[in-house]
Amino acid sequence: MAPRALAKQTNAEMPDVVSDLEILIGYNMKRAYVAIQKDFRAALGEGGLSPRTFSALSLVVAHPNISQSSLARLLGIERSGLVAIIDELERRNYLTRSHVPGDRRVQALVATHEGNAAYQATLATVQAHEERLLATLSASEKHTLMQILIKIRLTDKEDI
Amino acid sequence: MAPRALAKQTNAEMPDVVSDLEILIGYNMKRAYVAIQKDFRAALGEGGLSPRTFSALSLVVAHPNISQSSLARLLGIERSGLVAIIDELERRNYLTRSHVPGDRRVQALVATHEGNAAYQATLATVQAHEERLLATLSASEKHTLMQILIKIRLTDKEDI
DNA sequence: GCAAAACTGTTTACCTGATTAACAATATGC
DNA sequence: GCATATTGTTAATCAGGTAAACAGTTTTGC
Repeated sequence: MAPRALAKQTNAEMPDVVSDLEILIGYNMKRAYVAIQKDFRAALGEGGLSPRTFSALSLVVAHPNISQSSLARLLGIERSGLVAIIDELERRNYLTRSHVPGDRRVQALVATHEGNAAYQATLATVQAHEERLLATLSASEKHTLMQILIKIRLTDKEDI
Repeated sequence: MAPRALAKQTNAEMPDVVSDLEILIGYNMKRAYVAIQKDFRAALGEGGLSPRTFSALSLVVAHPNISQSSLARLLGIERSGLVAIIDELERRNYLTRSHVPGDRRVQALVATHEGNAAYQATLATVQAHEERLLATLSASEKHTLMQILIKIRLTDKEDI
């Protein structure tokens, strides 16, 4: 009776073994992702870009004149969800929506000079944040991790 | 002139090199996490538990009589955010909030018989989903991935 | 040629998951 | 005893995302 009560107490207060969650990839992936995102935001500070806005800007810089449809597809989100992101980047004067001659539906996205500069600076900050956060990982661990993450992502048939 | 236009076209339409995002752990972690979560939900179906509700149930099963405060701490969320999750589990008759003699503030959470059974069944489904989704990974890759994820999570000093 | 189908960007309404701030009830430290 | 802390809860708010509908504009099928 006493040992049983003690065992319960130990379980509730000192969870050395937490639960089956410990061996589930999904749960641990979420926790790791939340930790990374938190550090990302801390690194970029108050007026900094959010992860998703940074990602969108990165793709616009890499693919000048990309359409919102293509960009949404690359990011894996809906067209409708991208509108607010592009609105913000336009409000910051980081990019422009410009009409393309051949097709009056699409609006080609082009990073401004200011947007390019802000992107390069932000990228440096993001890379520093990752290097700091992942300092305990060896180069080969980082490489393996990246390969695995991409493999997992591509198991989703609807992805790209 | 012509090659330049072609290059732009190629960038916008056939992104073999997507952008710097490709080499950022954070971005790839998010994409992988989204893919896993999507498959998790698909595996559990319409009336199934959400990932976070499943996690909470798992911890209650593993730690009978745990308080909501302790549970929230283990999950890494706020006490206030846990209320709705416990409400749902109570509504499903998967657990009970019971008063503990010594302290009239806390409510000890205990999984019901039905909750335990549902948990075991769900856990089996979740494990099958992970095995299927991660079939392309070797056992050692899975092990390495898990170790790395936990390492990353624990870089957050406020964690646990 | 021209009607039907498809595509683009957008708005609107909604959902999930989470946070912060406040609160009443209760316990604890000294 | 009183100040302080803790527990569970509500309410307001936010971030990020989806789905459905829409007008304007190509593209396709014939």
